[in-house]
Amino acid sequence: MIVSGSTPDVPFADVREHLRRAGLRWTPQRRLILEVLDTTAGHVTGSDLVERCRSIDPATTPSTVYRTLRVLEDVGLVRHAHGLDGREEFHVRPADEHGHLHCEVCGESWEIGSAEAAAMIGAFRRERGFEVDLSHLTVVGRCERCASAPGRRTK
Amino acid sequence: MIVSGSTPDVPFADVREHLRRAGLRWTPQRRLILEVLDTTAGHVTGSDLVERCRSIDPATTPSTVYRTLRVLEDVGLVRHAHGLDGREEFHVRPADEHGHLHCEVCGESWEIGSAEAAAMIGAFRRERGFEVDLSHLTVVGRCERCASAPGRRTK
DNA sequence: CACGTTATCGCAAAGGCTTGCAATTACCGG
DNA sequence: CCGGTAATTGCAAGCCTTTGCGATAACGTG
Repeated sequence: MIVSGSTPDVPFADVREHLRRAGLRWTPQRRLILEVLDTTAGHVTGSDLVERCRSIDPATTPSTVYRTLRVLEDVGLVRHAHGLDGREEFHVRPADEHGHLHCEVCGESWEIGSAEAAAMIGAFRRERGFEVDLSHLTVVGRCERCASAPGRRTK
Repeated sequence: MIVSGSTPDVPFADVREHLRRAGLRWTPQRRLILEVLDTTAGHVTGSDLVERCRSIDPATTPSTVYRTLRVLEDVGLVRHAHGLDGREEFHVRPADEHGHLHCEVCGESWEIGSAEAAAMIGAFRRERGFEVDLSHLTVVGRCERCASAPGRRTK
C-alpha cells in the first residue's frame, strides 16, 4: 500500500558491530529478517514479514521474527509506525524520518515529511517540552477526495 | 491511566432512536455495553470492556462486545483512539473531541485539546484538503521529564 | 581449536480480536 | 397479541502476537 522511496542497502558488517556493542548476537535468522526488511519497499506488518521470510526459509518461526523486530528496533536499525487498524508496520530506519497520513474512508496513505511536520513538532516541544517521534506518527482522517462524500470505515 | 473529565449521561431513548433510524436494534446486550462504557471514566480497551460487562452479566460474549463497539462507533455514539501499543481504546463520544499524547518511555499520557490542535489541523486542511480526525490522533514521543534521560520502550 | 557463558531459538500455550454460521429475538405489520 | 423478516447473538474456529521454558548455538577466552 505504501510505496516509499529507495531501498537503502544495510551494511551487514555494521549491523553486526551494532549488535555486538550491545552484547547481542548476529544469527542467520536475524540476517534473513533484516535482509527481507531491507529488500521490502515501504512498510511490513509482523505477519507479512513472517510470510516473506518463510518463502525464503520455511523454517522461520513467528516468535523469532517478532522478537527480532524488537531487538532491531531497540538497537535503532528498525522503526515501526501504526496502520489504520493500529497494527505495527515495520521498516528499516530511513535517513530522514517521516510520519503518515491515513484516510479512514478509502484507506490510502501519504507520507508526512519532516519539513511539513516541523511546525507541529516545534509547537509540542515549545509548549510541552514534548519530543514528538515523527516516524511513529499516524494521523487519521479523511482525504480531500473522501472528505466531501459521507460514509465511514471502509475496512 | 487516562482519567478524563465528566461522565456524560447517555439518554438511552435517544440511542434507541439513533439505532432504529439506521435499521438497527436495541438489545439488552447493547444496552449493557453502552451503560458500562458510559460509566467508565476515560478509555477502555475491548478486553477491559468485556471483563467489566462480565462482572455485571457473566453471559457477556467477546464477539458481541467487539461487534457492538463497531456498531456504536458507526452510529457515532462511540469513538476510539489507539494506545501506545496500538490497541484500540474506546469511549463514549465526548462533546469536544481531543487527541492524545503518549510518552513512550514512562507510558504516561495527556490530552490534546481542540484549541491546541487547531493549528496543525488547519495546516493539513489548508495544504492537503485533509480533514484530521482529532479524537483518533495519537502522538507518541517523549515527555519533558523523559526527554532528557536516554532509554527506550518501557513496555 | 575446544570450552563455557549466555543470548537466541523453536515450541507450545495463551491472550486479544475477528469472522462464518446457525439459532435466537427485536421489531413491524396485521 | 400473533407472525414473519431480518438483525443480533453465541459459539467455534482462526489469525496475529506475546511469553515461558528447555534446547541450541554464537562468541570470547584459554
